[in-house]
Amino acid sequence: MIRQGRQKLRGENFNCDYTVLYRPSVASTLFQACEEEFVYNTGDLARVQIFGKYRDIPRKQVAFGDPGLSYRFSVVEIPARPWSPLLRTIKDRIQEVTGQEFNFVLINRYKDGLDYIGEHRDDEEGLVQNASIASLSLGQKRDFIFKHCDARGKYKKRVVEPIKIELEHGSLLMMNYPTNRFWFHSLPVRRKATAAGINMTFRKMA
DNA sequence: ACCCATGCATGACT
DNA sequence: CAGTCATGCATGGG
Repeated sequence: MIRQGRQKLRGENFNCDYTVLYRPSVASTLFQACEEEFVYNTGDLARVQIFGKYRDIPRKQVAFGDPGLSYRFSVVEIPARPWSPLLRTIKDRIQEVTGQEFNFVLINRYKDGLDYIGEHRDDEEGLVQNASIASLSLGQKRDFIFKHCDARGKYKKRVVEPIKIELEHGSLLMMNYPTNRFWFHSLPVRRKATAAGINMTFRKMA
């Protein structure tokens, strides 16, 4: 498990950079502002269709971005809301630090350790293929797990060790090309995590 | 991008 | 200490 403050993480088709972007006092201020500002999607926008059934996702979600952008998964189209001053501030900081531009952010809120996201790749259409995804975490720290696509499922092609990272309050994880093509990631249930956490993934859409 | 049943792993207890 | 049991968590199939 990666727990240190600053890491270049490299592996087979794996390239991520982890750093603490905001010190705890600043991160807490941002977290509080997010809690006051964000209104999360409900109803059809908070459901997915899997094996023919509609389910509520086990977390809250909302997206912001440049005008006209939207984000589709399952059968649901999530429209981007316009950038707020708070989000522009955060986006500007991340762009400054990384030297990359983003035009969309998907925000997930996990109310406690029972909220989660299952294994997936960020491989929707519309994402610029080789652009990095910037993942900012605020609030409750959570484990984040990468699994190689060849090492999943009942009939694994081969053994590849998973890569586990603890996403701290105020941390930034850069997921660089081609990580997302070869590795699935998830934020698994952690019963001992009792507080809420927010994760923002800044992306570049075509 | 989920849920559920199942089974393995871990740890408390005695 | 080792066996039993309860719980947590990963896994695979729908």
